[in-house]
Amino acid sequence: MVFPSGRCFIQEGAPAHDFYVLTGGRAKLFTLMPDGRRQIVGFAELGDFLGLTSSETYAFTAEALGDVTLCRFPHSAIDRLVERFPRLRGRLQKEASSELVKMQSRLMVLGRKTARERLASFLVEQASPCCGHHALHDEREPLTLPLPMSRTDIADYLGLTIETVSRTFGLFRKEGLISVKGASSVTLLEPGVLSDMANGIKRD
Amino acid sequence: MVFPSGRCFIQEGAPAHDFYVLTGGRAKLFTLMPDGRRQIVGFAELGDFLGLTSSETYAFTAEALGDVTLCRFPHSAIDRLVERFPRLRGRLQKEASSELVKMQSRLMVLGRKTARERLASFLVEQASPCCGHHALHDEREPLTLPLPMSRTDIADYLGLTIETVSRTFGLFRKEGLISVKGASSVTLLEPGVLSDMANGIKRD
DNA sequence: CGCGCTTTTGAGATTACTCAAACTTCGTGG
DNA sequence: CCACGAAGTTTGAGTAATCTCAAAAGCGCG
Repeated sequence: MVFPSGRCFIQEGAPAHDFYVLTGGRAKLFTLMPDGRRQIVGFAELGDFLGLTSSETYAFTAEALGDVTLCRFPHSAIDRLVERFPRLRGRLQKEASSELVKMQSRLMVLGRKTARERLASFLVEQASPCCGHHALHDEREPLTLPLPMSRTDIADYLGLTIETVSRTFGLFRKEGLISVKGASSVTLLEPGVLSDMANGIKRD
Repeated sequence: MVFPSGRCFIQEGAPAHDFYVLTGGRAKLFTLMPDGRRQIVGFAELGDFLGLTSSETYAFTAEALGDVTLCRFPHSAIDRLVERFPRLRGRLQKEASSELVKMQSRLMVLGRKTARERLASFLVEQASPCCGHHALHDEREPLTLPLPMSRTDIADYLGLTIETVSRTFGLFRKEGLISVKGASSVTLLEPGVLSDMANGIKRD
């Protein structure tokens, strides 16, 4: 199952009949307020489970960021699947609890961090695609990241405006922390500094 | 197992040997930044599971809000428990996914809502202790809530300062939306209006 | 009744937002 | 291959919401 860039394959509030496993590409997950304010609640990648909810409806909209491939399963098939692949159960539990931990750190980002700290957190998070438990590859090793999402997406993920995101990118650039190529690729020149900034640690 | 008010029974970062079921009272769950900034990631109540994590350490600190009673189980006992009480598995899954949905709405609160909307969200959430899926009891029925947490706790939950929380309470009072008794008890005089405000809906 | 702590209120500072305009980038078509 | 146009991004100037610092008021408790 393939969806083209920009296609919403899960709709917030729609009856939650199916769940999906993302097998290629990335997607953004978001919720909307009636007046259009948007909060991106996460980005999904290879291997992520989407649409598993205990309620009758989906809690967020999922939109393809670039082309995306998915496997769809009806909710009713979960038990059958778990029976056939017993490993799956542990996988689902791990997934859920690690997602919960990520959510808690996102709450800190949105509730208590400054714009600089938020963007640094975002960059560091993007740098460690799976599980962030091992620090950045190397404190001083430049690291180039693709950023498939727009500035607007980053802003809606970090609870900022697009202008603030852009200005903060500009500051980081001037300070020699990053270099930017064409708005969709960043190189972290000082991963260690960014990581400390993300965690609210001041270096003199 | 009983813990007195103010006692931390789970420490962020400590090895996660046990998990808990809260059987009485309430607790606040929070994470800290090195400079002391605090984000309350949730309040736990009767029946909540705490300390279930896929990682080696706890992701948050849990502190008793008033006296709290708990049952403690070593993590290693989960499989045994699930074997003996097969219902528990579904319970754990439901718990996890409903917590995830709550987290998503908290992200919207912290990322995109104004101070007024945040406090309204908080009051409405406190008014529907379990699952918020059925609207407030009655749109126009005043509803009195105990607030066991301090203004500081509310501020750290909503990503605001204590002064902003206090001022916003003051505004709501002046506008006839609530009435306050002794800072630890509120009456929602216009639950419908507050609920709309929480969701960013303007009433003329 | 007085003390300490929490909460409320006030005044000014600051961060991030809003509105507006200029500039890039990238895809399209000549 | 280059010019054009639309969309996305960056930059600028002024504003507004919330924060910070400070002081007064209220509340609970001994």
